[in-house]
Amino acid sequence: MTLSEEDYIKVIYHLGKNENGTVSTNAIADRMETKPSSVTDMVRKLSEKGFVNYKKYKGVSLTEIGTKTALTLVRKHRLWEVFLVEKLNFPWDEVHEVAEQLEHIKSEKLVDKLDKHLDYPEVDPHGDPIPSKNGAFKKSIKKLMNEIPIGANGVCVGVKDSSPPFLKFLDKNNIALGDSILILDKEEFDESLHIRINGSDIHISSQIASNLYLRITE
Amino acid sequence: MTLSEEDYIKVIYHLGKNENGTVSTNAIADRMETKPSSVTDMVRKLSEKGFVNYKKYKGVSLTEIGTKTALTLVRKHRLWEVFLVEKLNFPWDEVHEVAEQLEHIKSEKLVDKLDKHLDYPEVDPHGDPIPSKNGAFKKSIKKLMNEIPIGANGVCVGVKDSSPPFLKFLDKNNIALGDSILILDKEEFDESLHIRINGSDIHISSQIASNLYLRITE
DNA sequence: ACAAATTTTTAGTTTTATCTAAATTTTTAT
DNA sequence: ATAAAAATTTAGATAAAACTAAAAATTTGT
Repeated sequence: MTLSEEDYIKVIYHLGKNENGTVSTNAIADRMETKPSSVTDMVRKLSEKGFVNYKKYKGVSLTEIGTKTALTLVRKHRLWEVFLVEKLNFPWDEVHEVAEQLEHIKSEKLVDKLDKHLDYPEVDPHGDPIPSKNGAFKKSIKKLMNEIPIGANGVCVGVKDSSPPFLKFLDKNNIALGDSILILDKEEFDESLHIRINGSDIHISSQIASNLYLRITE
Repeated sequence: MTLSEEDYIKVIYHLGKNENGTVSTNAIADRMETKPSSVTDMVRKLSEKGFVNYKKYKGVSLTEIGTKTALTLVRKHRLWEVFLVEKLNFPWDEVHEVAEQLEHIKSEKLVDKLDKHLDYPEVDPHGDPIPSKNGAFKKSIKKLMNEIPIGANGVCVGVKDSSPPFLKFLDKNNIALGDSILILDKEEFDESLHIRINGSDIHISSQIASNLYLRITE
């Protein structure tokens, strides 16, 4: 199997965003199911082309242009996922593989028109944010939550990235993101969560609750 | 540039459908902007894999499975072109290059769902027919025209494949395929065509007329 | 701080695609 | 029918990607 520069850039992006942005040769090799020596070769090439910063034995990180390239790929991937689910009625859990191919189609105009066709979505079907054309993400959920004014006993609930089970749960209960959610019984949080959404009470299992961000006034 | 098996199969299909189906090494090389010796190598490979019949010095033709593969590619290409024009509002003359990439996406389910989403179109934006899933074309325009009953002085007009200028002309004059067209002055056919469409008279230049199929009662 | 373990790079090999140039086969023209 | 021209294949060269095994650098544990 022959891996493309874009495949490498994407992996470096995804591995790098957890830490300080520097990724090891072996980590890349493991993720891509290739050999470290092959990674060294490719990383040299990417460095010569200006996509990564590379110092021997010291790992790789994306340059500004490398990051831009990665974000464009993420944007394309997630827009295509929205298309597959919303327009073609694919199930959520089947879109990744196809989007993995579609993201490599080269046409800026196509992406712009797709974005418009989908009415400029901000998240993909898994709840992950879609970077804007210039590579900016919407503020993260955590940041947004911190900006919402909540009262003395207030609670703010957000949904973590990549939580299909919880999104399915919301869907089933006719709850859309942005609805006001009030936690009634904070005490029982370990087992289940008793909350009031849109005026009706619902119990949430702790497993699903683990997919939530909570911000509670001190 | 590294050419794929699919690229070769497509070219053999398109070159072969004019003649008896057998295509020469040089014709392929010319079309693909590669060298005849490279074609020989690839054709051997395709032959081993069962996509083509190949006898040294005697040219290549597609096997049944090769033809099926080619038709699937044509189907995908044309469906994507419909999508680009009808859903994303691309201009007709810009879709080919993008469809050339999209046709290589591998997912049978995607093609089925795209077909449904587009409401099972029978022609692409250039008027070329879209093969069905099992590889069958609708009857050709010529065949259809021969089945239409026309009177003593009747004329039947069809649009040839790949004639964007004429389609643009039709569009501009609010003429849809299937409208009845009556040729008034057959005599002047060499320079321009004087026809009556939907009750109003129109002159067609001979250049545009060259994109028409005509069937005139003897 | 240092030896052992781990990680990463280097050197050289293999595989694959494509090319050039020469050899072979087929076609064309008289 | 045969010589010349054209088309096609073969043989060998080049380039790129990925591998194996050995060498070098870094990190870890005491």
